[in-house]
Amino acid sequence: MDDETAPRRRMTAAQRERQLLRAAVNAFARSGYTGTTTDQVARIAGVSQPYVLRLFGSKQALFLATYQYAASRIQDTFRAAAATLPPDAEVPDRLKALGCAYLQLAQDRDLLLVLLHGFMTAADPALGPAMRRCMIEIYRLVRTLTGANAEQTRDFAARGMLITTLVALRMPDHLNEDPAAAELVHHTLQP
Amino acid sequence: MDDETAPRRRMTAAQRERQLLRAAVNAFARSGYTGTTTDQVARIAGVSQPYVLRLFGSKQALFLATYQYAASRIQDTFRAAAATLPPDAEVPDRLKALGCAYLQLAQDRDLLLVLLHGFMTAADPALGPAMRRCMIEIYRLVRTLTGANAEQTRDFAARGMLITTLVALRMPDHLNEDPAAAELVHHTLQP
DNA sequence: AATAGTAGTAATCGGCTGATAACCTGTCAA
DNA sequence: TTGACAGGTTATCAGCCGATTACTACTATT
Repeated sequence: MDDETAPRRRMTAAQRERQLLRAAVNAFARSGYTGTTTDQVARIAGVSQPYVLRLFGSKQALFLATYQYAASRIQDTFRAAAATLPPDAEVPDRLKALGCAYLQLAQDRDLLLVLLHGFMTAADPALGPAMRRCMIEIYRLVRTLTGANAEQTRDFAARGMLITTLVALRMPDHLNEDPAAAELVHHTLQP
Repeated sequence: MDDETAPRRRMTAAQRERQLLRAAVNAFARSGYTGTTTDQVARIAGVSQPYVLRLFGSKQALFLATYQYAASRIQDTFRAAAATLPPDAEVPDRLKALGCAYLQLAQDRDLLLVLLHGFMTAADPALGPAMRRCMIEIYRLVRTLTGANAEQTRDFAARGMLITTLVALRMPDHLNEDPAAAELVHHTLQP
């Protein structure tokens, strides 16, 4: 699973960092914070393990950067979806547009899972505040972009967390295991 | 955080297993599967690390047993809540009763977090099927106990996942950090 | 009292993992 | 061409962690 396009060339540090962030999203999404090694991230990007630590300082800092990268991409997606709407669109239509955008994100799987894995580290005092801040930031962004009230936004967030959970469970890939699974997935990953 | 009441006595294997499961719920809830060591679990219960492995076979088997123990306790809670209702209770009232029961579970924090940490391991082929089966089992139980249709049960599950997420984020303990946090928590951890 | 089985520990180990240090190498300005 | 800096690597380590082995100690039956 090599991310590189050109055959192993030198890059600027900034380019390499972005490439490593993409690699880290993939790795952390699969195995979480403690379950992922810096060497796994390095191999995906095609660099040596010590270089990853040199660029980011520590595994914790790498995870934090990865998490914030993922959060930014999700926020960008919401903003882009809101931008396609006419200025006089109603709240329900706005919520629906953002919901569809989130469902498309769910097909990548990695971005959402990095976020959720981040949430699971909130017991760590060094990570918790950043995780909470991010969740709240997204909540506020949705409210701002849609004009929804607290209840509507809460329901939107709830649906979002269920989608994320089903993605984490790989439920869409195992619909045949149980009819109830197909039912739940069908009613959740739809308009 | 010692679980033992009597001053270090011998127990039957069955007693010790139950005690270790409670200890494991606490440990895994905090740090997840890969982030928790078998030694941490052993220390909480006041036994040696090799003994934990002898009783459960492997760390993976311990986690699986812990996960299923937590899932059973959650199912028991739902069943108990449904049992308090009059036989002719309406679907919305039934859903509300189960929702309140889940909110009370959320005060323990550990049971819900073990479940969520379990979901995050679903990428592992050895664990994924069990995790999916459990989620579906709870979904089906809620539907059976309440008589709700697919949409209602989906909304119940969605709300449940948001509650679980906020608990994972330790959001109720940090309401002062942001007014939006207080707003979201208030609207989510209420009737 | 002997014996047998069950509860539990001490000692140890191989492999992994994050981190550090020291060194190499491509590129570009003067 | 010669620096000199930025982009990398190799080598290495200390500590941890799951697992195994071999041993000890309590308890109950006969």
